[in-house]
Amino acid sequence: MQNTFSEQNLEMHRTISDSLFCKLQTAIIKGELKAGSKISEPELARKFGVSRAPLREAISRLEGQKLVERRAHVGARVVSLSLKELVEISYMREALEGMACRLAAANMTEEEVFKLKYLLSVHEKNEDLKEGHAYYQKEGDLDFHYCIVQGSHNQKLIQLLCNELYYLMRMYRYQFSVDTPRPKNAFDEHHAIVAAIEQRDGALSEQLMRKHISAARINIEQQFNDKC
Amino acid sequence: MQNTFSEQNLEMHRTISDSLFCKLQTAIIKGELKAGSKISEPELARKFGVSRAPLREAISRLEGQKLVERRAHVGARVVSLSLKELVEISYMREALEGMACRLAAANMTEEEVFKLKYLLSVHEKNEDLKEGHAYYQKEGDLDFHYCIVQGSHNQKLIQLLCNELYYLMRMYRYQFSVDTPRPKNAFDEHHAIVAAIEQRDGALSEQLMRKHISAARINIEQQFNDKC
DNA sequence: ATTAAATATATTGTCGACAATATTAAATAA
DNA sequence: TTATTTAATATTGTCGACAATATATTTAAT
Repeated sequence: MQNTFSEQNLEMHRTISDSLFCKLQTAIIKGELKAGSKISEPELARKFGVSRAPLREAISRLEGQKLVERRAHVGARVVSLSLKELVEISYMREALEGMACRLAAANMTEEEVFKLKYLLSVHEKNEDLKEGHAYYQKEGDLDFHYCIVQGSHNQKLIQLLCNELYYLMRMYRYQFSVDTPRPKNAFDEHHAIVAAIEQRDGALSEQLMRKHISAARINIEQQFNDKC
Repeated sequence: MQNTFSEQNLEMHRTISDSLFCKLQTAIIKGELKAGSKISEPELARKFGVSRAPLREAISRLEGQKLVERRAHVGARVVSLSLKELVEISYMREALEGMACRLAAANMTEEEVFKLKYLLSVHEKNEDLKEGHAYYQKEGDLDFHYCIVQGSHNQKLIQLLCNELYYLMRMYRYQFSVDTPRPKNAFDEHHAIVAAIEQRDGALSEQLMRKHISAARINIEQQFNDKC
């Protein structure tokens, strides 16, 4: 156990370049490095007390992940999502998470289904107690979706949804300080989805999940129309 | 026109790091750098006549794109897909390309639909002439799918499908020298899909595309079962 | 002769310095 | 004063050298 822990820690931040990559990625996702802001190499190198070589490698890696954009001889900037791009991503998410839900209905273990139901009940209690506390709602919603995606047992799907798309949507929310208005009947929808998974009805669970996500997108698109 | 061309060229290969990134990416996708093979920094630096700094940045960028894997103090290797991963990606593709097809039915211009139909007819002629010429078939199939994905007008979807998933599947085919056996009635399926798009029936076109792709996956999964 | 330890070699990771380019500030002209 | 050109400054891109780590080879021990 100890061994595993220390190994993980070592493998997590072995080289300076690796460590910088993790720190910068987290900073971007959390919004500490704001969308569209310049990434100054001398400044960051000084701040972290390292030379520019590993820093530039970390930035290159972020560039490969499309979290930063670089212009030759000008510098790197944190990516900045437009509303249009958020809508585009939402379509991708609808397709992918619908599929994840279908696979979850087929592949989730009984324990995983149980855990999902438990999660839902906890969130419902929180809802009763702290009504209107948007933070818990949002986190709860995220937990729910995470749990289902994990249940697909499809590593590639999990990777893309949980480590790329969710990050991007989170960045966007921070960028525009817009908390997505949650559909009032989100809990009902969640219950219906879980019921379909429990019955191992893949087609239905996919359909319900897609409707759930496209409903959220329609909210976004309305904002889009309002602002343009 | 000339201006656009030169600008593109300049922006395409401005810095050494950028140029190396493009060259290595192409080499990996084409299989010139074989899946799983080691990427030796001294060797490549000598081969391209550059220092290791920009080379390492290019490799870091490829790492961010998940085309190479790095182990600290050991080195970088070209990723190597397992059959299982190929199947996982196929599920993603089914979901994404199904969605792309639905969007294409909604968003394709008349010209784009015309072009798609033309493409199909050309491929049919080639089929008649050069029967059994697997290369043309495969390329033709790819053209068809590209064309529809483009028709979705969803840039994020286009990026992911055309610049990431297709590359991975191509790498896999090369890695195992397996040309995916094409379903005999692929042309019929293609025709049905185009017909649905032409009638702007998004739901049907999505359904047909998904069936088309899942049929291919079943072939793969059979190979998987045979080999294990 | 085979395994283990110690050494030697090669590769990776990081640094500081310099060259090339872009940005900013100053100087000149209108 | 404003616009344009020129000089100064700062940032990015690349290099060669060195330190840290891993791999290969040799030596020693059983």
